Amino acid sequence: MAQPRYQQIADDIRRRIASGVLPPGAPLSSETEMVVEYGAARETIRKAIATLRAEGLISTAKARGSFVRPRWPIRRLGADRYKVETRQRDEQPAEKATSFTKDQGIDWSAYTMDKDFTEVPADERLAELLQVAVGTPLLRRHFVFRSHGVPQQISTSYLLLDMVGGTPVADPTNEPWPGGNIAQLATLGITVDQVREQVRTRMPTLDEARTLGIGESVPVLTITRTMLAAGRPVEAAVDIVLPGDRVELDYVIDLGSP
Amino acid sequence: MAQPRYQQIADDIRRRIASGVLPPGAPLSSETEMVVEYGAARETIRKAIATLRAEGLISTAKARGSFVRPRWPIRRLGADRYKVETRQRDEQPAEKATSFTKDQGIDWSAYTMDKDFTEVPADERLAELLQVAVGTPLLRRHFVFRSHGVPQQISTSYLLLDMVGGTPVADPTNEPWPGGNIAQLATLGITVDQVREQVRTRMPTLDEARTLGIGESVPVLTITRTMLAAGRPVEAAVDIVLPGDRVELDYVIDLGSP
DNA sequence: CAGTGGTCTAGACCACGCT
DNA sequence: GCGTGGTCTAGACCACTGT
Repeated sequence: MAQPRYQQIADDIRRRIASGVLPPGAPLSSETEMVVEYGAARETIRKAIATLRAEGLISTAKARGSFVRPRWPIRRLGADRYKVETRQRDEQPAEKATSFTKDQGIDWSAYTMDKDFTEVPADERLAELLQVAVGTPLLRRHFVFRSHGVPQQISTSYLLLDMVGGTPVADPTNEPWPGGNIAQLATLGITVDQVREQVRTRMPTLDEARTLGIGESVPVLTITRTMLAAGRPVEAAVDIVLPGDRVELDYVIDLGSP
Repeated sequence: MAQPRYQQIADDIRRRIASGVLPPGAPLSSETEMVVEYGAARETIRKAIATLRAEGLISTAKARGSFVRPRWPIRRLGADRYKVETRQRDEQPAEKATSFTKDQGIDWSAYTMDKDFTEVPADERLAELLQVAVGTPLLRRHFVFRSHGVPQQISTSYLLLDMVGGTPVADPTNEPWPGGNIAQLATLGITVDQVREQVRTRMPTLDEARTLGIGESVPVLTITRTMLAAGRPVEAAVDIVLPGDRVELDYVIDLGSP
């Protein structure tokens, strides 16, 4: 036994998916059919299927069957997406909006959001990110971005209540706001000049998987984002959650000796 | 059956790991022991164990037993890791090396690598990244970086053979090279002034999971990196694979209006 | 109601590590 | 040689989906 039987079977199915014999969305043979096709016990077949599911190649549905997982087009979040936000404010009509939307050839009007604005005190982590005392009142804004009904991003953003309380920024009905956070802060006279992003990956929670419309075996990218104005943190987004099968983050690092 | 038996068993073991009853490195009961302890069939026990292994909580060793996996600290790959590489070349002793290593408080001497240097013609993707014709001869360098024996990174880097053929850079015995790629290219008179990173996430292949020592359901971060000198691509790394449970990527985006 | 994937059992043989 | 985890089999019952 050079290779376990279940891996040979998984390899065979993987090959047929890669070659297009089994296109996205196509049903696999049922387990009982595979028992005959491969001449193996059902549990052996199931182990092969489990391998492929863990890789995210297929999904299984109770009482319905196993299917090749559809592949989504990649959405690129460009390194310049924030720069465009600032430039657009001065030079371009608002409808053109940010590269966040431009990348997909759509504008903000195609976006729908779930919004949830609340006031919360800063916990330890937020206090450190925003460089304020624990307990400082914050405006917590929770968003689910959708484009043409397809969920694209979950994010939870925090702003200093001192800074935005009573302003249009704190009014949920103004969302979605063309130009995003940076444009919003600009209306308050705050010029964001630096954005820091800390990128990690993990498996989604059950809720996140449902909200983003991804399988439980599709990882997510998470970003902790801090916006700085004159070296001072003015906004923190602790858990921007992006579906890992549809997103690519694009960064450019300039090394010109300063 | 509110919850499957194997999940109850997995939960029980998970709880004992979380609470410290089973500390990192501790052996679990053997499967045959668990059959008695939990009063379940061995395959049911094995499914519980498989769940925990996939989560990266435990590791199993043939003929030795199952053990609680030690947890590794998060390694931060800073936004300035490339800048440090260039600065270090001029101002610091080579032993201090890059922030890639500095972040962990270790130096290059703690690194061991698997190296594999070959010559390959550019395929379509590489040709586009490096802006050369398809078929252009490239030097392909495959690395597995380890720090104190712990796998940290798999990468495959491509350089123009025209540029590096016959130089010390093309000699595997010179690896690991303090200061990394940028220092290497500097010795050839090439000054890298821009680095582009495209970040994605996906599930690891079985091979990658084994090489990186992560569970099969621990996602990986992948980076496609391009190094540019005077606007021209000089190096491309198509698939830098990082273990998602112990890496954070840190980027800073400057918005100073140019 | 027939067919599906999900769970579970009680066996079996194997390669491998330890002592 | 004994105990370990890895693989595999041939059954069984269940909850659920589709028609």
